[in-house]
Amino acid sequence: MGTTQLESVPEPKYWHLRTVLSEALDSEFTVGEILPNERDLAARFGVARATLRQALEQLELEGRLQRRRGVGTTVAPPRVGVAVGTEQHAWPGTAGDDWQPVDSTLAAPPAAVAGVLGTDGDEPVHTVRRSRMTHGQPVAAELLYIPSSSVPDLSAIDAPSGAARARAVLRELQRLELERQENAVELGSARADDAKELDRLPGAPVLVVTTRYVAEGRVAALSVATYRADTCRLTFGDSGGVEIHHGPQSRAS
Amino acid sequence: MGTTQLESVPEPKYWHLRTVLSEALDSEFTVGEILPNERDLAARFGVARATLRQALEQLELEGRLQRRRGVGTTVAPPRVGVAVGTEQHAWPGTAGDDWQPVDSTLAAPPAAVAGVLGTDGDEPVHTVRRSRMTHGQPVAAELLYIPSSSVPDLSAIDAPSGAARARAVLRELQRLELERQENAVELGSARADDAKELDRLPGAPVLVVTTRYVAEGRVAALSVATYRADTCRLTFGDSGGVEIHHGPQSRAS
DNA sequence: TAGTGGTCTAGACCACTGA
DNA sequence: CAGTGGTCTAGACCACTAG
Repeated sequence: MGTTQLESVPEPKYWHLRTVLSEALDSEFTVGEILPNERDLAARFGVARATLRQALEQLELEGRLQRRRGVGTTVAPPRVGVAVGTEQHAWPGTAGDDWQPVDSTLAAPPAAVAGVLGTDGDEPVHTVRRSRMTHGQPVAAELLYIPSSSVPDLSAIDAPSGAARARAVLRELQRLELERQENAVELGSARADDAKELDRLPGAPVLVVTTRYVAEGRVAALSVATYRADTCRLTFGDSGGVEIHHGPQSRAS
Repeated sequence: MGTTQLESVPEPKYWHLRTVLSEALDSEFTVGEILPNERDLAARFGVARATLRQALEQLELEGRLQRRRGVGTTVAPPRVGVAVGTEQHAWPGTAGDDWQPVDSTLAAPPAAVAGVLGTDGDEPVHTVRRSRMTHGQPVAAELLYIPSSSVPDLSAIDAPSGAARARAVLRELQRLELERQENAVELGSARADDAKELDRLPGAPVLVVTTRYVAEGRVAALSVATYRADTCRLTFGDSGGVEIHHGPQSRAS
């Protein structure tokens, strides 16, 4: 990466910088390589550190870079494809999924959740926390809301809380016959608890996947899963393919 | 919104500010209402404008605020749900979709696209530009790549380019029998051309939906659609529901 | 303890909008 | 034109990591 000068164009400096760095990443860096620190980079490009950081933030948002406080900035590997909404007619907790139950409680849900579930706002529902791992890295944190009416025979559980209780709730859920599931994806920022579980700072960009599990004509469970937006590509439907990765821009032509 | 003091907590100021503003939005503002300008807000909370802006950026990312240069900051309406990957076995351009053909050319695609299509990097493919409108607002910009082999009878077209040509390409595509489509969603930032079409600044966060259309055992078309992440909630599968909107936090309990 | 990225400040000027 | 958000600077200090 040379000490290229920034021309005076009507384009913002940070945006031009992003492009220059992006091309440098394609041609002169390999995955996992450590970039020079922000102060050096800023000096090399003749901009303030804040401006340089704006460019790095863009590239991090695009999944090209990974930054860790106290460590440095490294070139990120291509995003990992994670299947969402496959296993079309299977409940969460089905054998073979890569979700891991963490905890479970019985408490009144947020008002918005109660609205979707069609329960009274004060009525407690089972809340199961799960986390999803891929290649040893945490990629998603989930909150599953299950009204008591969906798991009527749960009264005789032995575990009062914790992962064991979570597994018990999921096991009970399987007894219902799932009709269909409805998914929605939107951009969000990680709340403190999710951020901790995803090994990110609060406010990190996440893809929020909301899933309504419908059984017996009503919403039997509601899942709100937050995926790390920097490292994940969510795949829907059939196979898990569609590998559009960055690379030298249109070498063709 | 009072002139609440920020306590000295180990929490970043901008994050705390985000929370305070978020709650104020829930309780004291209505959709479309204009917030005080950034300099006033910063003064009111006793922080630098840059810090206040960090908080506003978070809220904009979450779809709570809308900011326009020269105008001001307004309270954003709830995100609009847009169906993606429905019409399970239908080609793009099917009657009734809300996509609008803009242009079409025949040119060599980016290397990554050629890789997915399985064409030679130098082989030109049909590139159709479309834009999607909802409620009079642009929500997505799309580039559709269609190898000539998918539309073999297109030689005798009358329109050399433009929307008419785009429609002709899409019409020809319908003759193939679609087997399935594969979708992937990831976070990206709008390139200059997409940003213009989406009425946003370059670098704005977008949800990139990549769709592989499979027919006759091979990829017959590839779509790369960028949706405005601030205003859109993408829905997959069956109905277009799942309305989890913000609101006064857990009034329940 | 030295070095990293993360936060924060107090300015300045620019680009755009609408009256 | 005045007022808005967008960009940029040159500093400072903090939180975290690793040797």
